[in-house]
Amino acid sequence: MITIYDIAEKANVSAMTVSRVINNSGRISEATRKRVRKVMEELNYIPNSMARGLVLQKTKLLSLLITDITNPFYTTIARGAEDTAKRSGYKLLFGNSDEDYGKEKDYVEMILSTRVDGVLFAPTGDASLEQLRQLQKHGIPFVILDREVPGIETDVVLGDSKEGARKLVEHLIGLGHRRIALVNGSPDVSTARLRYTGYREALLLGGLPLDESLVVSLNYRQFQDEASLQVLLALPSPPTAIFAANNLLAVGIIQALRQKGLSVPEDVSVVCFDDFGPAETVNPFLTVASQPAYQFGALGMQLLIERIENGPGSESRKIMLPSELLIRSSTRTWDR
Amino acid sequence: MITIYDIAEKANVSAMTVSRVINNSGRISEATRKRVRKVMEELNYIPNSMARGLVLQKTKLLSLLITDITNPFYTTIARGAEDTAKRSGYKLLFGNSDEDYGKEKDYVEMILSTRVDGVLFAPTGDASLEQLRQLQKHGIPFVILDREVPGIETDVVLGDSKEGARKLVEHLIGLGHRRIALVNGSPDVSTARLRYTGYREALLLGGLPLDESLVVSLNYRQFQDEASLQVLLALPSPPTAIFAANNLLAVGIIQALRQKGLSVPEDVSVVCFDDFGPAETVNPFLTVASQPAYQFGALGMQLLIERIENGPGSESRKIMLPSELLIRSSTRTWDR
DNA sequence: AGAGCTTGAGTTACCGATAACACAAAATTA
DNA sequence: TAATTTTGTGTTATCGGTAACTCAAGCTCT
Repeated sequence: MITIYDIAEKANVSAMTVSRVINNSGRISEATRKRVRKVMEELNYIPNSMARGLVLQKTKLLSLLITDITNPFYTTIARGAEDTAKRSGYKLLFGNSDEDYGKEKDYVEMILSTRVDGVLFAPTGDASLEQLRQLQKHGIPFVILDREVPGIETDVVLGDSKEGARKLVEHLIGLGHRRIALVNGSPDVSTARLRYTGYREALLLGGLPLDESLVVSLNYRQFQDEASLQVLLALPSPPTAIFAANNLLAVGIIQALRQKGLSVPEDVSVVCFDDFGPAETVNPFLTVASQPAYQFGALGMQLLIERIENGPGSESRKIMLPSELLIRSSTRTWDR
Repeated sequence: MITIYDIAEKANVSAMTVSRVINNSGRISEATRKRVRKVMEELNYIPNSMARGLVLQKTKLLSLLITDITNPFYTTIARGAEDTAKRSGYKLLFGNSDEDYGKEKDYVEMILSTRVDGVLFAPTGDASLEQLRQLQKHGIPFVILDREVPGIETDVVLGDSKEGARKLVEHLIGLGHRRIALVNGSPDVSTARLRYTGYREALLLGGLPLDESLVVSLNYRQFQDEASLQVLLALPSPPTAIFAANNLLAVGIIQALRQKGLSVPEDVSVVCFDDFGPAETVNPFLTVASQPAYQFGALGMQLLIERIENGPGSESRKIMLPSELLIRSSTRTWDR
């Protein structure tokens, strides 16, 4: 591996002079600067960021941790975060926790040992508190994305889950549905709690009773639990509409419904949070509350960079972004 | 920041002893081991991977570079690669080149300066050769994914583009289409060339003439260039079917067609390479040649790890995975 | 012309970890 | 019991960079 010492020797200067050329620091005569530059090119020199990070105690590396890399919502966040980081001269490491607390923990350990300058963190749930405390203990700035974690003070970028949920459920009520089920994420996740609240409020406003037997809590990551759907459908008076707390749950639900010979929206209407990627624009089907994912990433990253560059002690900001109701064809009127 | 020296002092041993405890190397009495462990816990110690990497000259870090993080094909690859890396005790850094040669170059520079142990590389095109040479020059093992790069000897995991293209076009011919357009990626990309070859072969086998005015070359990343579609549609005898070389191109094409008041598949049939994510399973629409993306990632990662651990000098392997024709509703018979 | 300042370098120490070597004390062997 | 081996631990040098200090030579100024 080529080091500054190799360059130094070949250019007949000291290592320090090479370092100065690399960093444009100190005073160097134009002649030596040129000479050193030429040798660097010739030898194809690339600085060792470990050595540099070790002495400088910073890396110009940021980390983005998302909970599901196959979910378009999060990949769009990634795009926003990356564009913004790049603009400020930071490189970005992506991490994927797969909604798995264990993987999240592993990833945080890697972050810590890599000594990144900051983390944009989409938590798996309230239990992520421990990870965030860990970051705090080690003095690494972070900004939280998408889900609030009680007990932590820092910048947060959130969607308005309650409002979005209310819009979705009101839409269903407006179509004449009276039995609306909620297939929710885990109550350990703030968005799931708020979506439940929004659901309840909408029912209340619509003069409908809250029937807890219509509410199921699963995991955002995937809908593996067909049994829970079975429970809903086996009810004496089964739901005519289902509000899925996120896009992947909706996918699972629709597939399970079809396996049971029910079709959407003829037999059951389905709505959910978060849009799909390009696929959905081609053949729009699901009625969703779409959140501005790119903005999540871009704003979050901006807050993070400010937080890093202004040093500690800045007060916490909380940004809440609205979601947009996109009515498509997975919902229809119910008048039976 | 807590270092082994802090631990050493508090545990009344030398730094070296702490290092031995961390790495389970050398001989340590059970008593000191326990004492050191306890202090490490108390002080919440996390090893500094930069310092360690500097002396060990390896990082247990691998890098995955994909060309589009919002394309489900690549995120599924990421999932496969990550699962496999994890199983061998490697951490994975994701990078996203956005089909942009400049970003790819930046990313390779970061990789080089981070001194990762290996790279799983989905090239943007033939020009990536320079990047790969760079990796080679610095002795970093890599495996190429999805697209061949002429001039480089290493392991490659590819889809069978020619065969897939032929299946898609044969399907269209079978439906009665005679004027089939190809909206391709850049000829700088191996898959685009092979898909063109497959297209040509299918036409030949089907007894249809090859009309170069029906072939357009764009960029895989996105379909911004509506003018090219305009050219196709303005032909004296416009195409009745379009073969898009990848999923994102297909999305753009369909949107553009609709804006012109044409519907799919009534007026034009559309097929493409690569499936969409979960969204497509809910409301299947596009007829595609689906590639086993998870396998791409998993196999590629496996080859990479073998390559790293067996040292240099192993001969190059080339794995070609078949694609599967999924006939859905974006295609229909043509008998006018 | 001598004092003081600039300029363009070089020296040394250190960041946090580990390899290689060294060595006293304890255990084993002859 | 003396010689040898094993065990447990410490010392020193090093990885590739950079900060802080040093210093000779050339300039500027009175």
